[in-house]
Amino acid sequence: MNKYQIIHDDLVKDILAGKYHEKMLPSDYALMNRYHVARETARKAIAMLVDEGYAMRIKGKGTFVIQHNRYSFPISHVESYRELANRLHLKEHTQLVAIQDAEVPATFDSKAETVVLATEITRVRYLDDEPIIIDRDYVLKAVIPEILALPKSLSLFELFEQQLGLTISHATKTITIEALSIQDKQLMKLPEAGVVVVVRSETFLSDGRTLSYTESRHRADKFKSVEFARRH
Amino acid sequence: MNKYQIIHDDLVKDILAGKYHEKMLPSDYALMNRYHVARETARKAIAMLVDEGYAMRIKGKGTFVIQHNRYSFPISHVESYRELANRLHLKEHTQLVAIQDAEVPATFDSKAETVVLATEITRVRYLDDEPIIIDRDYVLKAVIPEILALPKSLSLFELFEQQLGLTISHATKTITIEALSIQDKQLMKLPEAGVVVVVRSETFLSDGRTLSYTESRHRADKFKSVEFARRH
DNA sequence: CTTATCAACTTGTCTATACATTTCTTTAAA
DNA sequence: TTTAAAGAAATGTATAGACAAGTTGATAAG
Repeated sequence: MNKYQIIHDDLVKDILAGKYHEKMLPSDYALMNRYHVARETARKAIAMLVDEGYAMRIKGKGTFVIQHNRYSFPISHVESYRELANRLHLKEHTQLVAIQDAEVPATFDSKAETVVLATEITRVRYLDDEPIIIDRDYVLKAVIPEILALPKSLSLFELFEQQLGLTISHATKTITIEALSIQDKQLMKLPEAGVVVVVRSETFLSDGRTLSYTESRHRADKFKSVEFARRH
Repeated sequence: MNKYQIIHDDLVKDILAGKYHEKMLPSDYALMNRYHVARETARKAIAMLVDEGYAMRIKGKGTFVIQHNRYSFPISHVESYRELANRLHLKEHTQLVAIQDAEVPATFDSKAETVVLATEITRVRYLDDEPIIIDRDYVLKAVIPEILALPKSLSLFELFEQQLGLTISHATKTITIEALSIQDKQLMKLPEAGVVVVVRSETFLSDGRTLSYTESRHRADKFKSVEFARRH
């Protein structure tokens, strides 16, 4: 592993363990001595912390930990449902509703003139035995011609990355509020009319190709998104 | 201005102008020659682009522009309503509903044992003459003892930064869906029952103090959030 | 014609150094 | 006692160079 990555990971571990609660993080020079690295290497590690929202640097003063309430539902990085449930220690299970070939609906900002072929996977996500989320993935056949089996212990992302050697780079997400569809009511066992929170995303590979489109329909009363934002 | 900042701004301008549409951005060495700077300086400029989601670097290949649809409602950085409306060229105006002293409600994750005194500012935001957002700011009296006048041409953020010399560092945001309150119906002229999208945020200064809490209540049918997320 | 190798170009990591700027404390002068 | 200057410590910016590693295309060998 890289030197700055090691330093970064050490610091994150200590931050999460509360070692720097309300205190200053080691200065550039302190890290230089502790790890016997050049200053730029130490700075790179700290720059990552700042980037992730763990820390804040103030010129002339030092580097300080930013206290987070990281218990809620963060959506500001690419993370799958399963990874998320795992991290928050929620009891989760998934019900496969359907898996079939389909075209990507025009709902996904498609400037595409031609139809895009994909494998459509519809799943219902349960948290604490309540149906909370309907996930519908469109995995492009241009990238993954066929999905042989849905893994029990891996998320789709992890499957693609670990088994198929693909590298996921980034995603764009939009959040809107829409009226409940008939299928929403059925799958989430909601009797009355109402709304769902729809998170639509497009996931990209490192080579720029689109890997998949996903539509996540969340029960509105269970939805909470948390994010961290920096000024400028 | 810094060298890497200049290079960065030049590149952003060119990207937005479409000069690198589907093409490779200048390599490290190309920027070195063009601007007569060291490689690390050029890399810093590009690192900023990557950080902002403008570009993607692939080892051995080059740096590539990420195509964005940046027309929607981005919430992934600290930006005020007015700055936003301006950027998207929307016709906007604001109606001041009330400004008074108040305590910060417990809704804002307050682990605070004592009451926190603040100036409460309630405003209704109109886009294209429709009331879309109710903003309620709680500006802490510990930081700003008194708000003398609400500026017509500046946002609250800009006022604090430019007039009072404060530096805003970051914010945390949560998005939830809640039932319409009576005041929601009145101020947004909504006759029926329904839901609003509530964005609650806490804004921090560079010295770590909390500057303000804000509750933004958005008309659900007009709400759209767009964000960019990177994997790992 | 096919294959293997090499060279050129790219990004990634790391070092060592220099000077600027901000903050805070200590010391010395008035 | 108050004020001013000096110094130490921290982050910010910038340079020059080195080597590693991935990608691509040209070239040479078979």
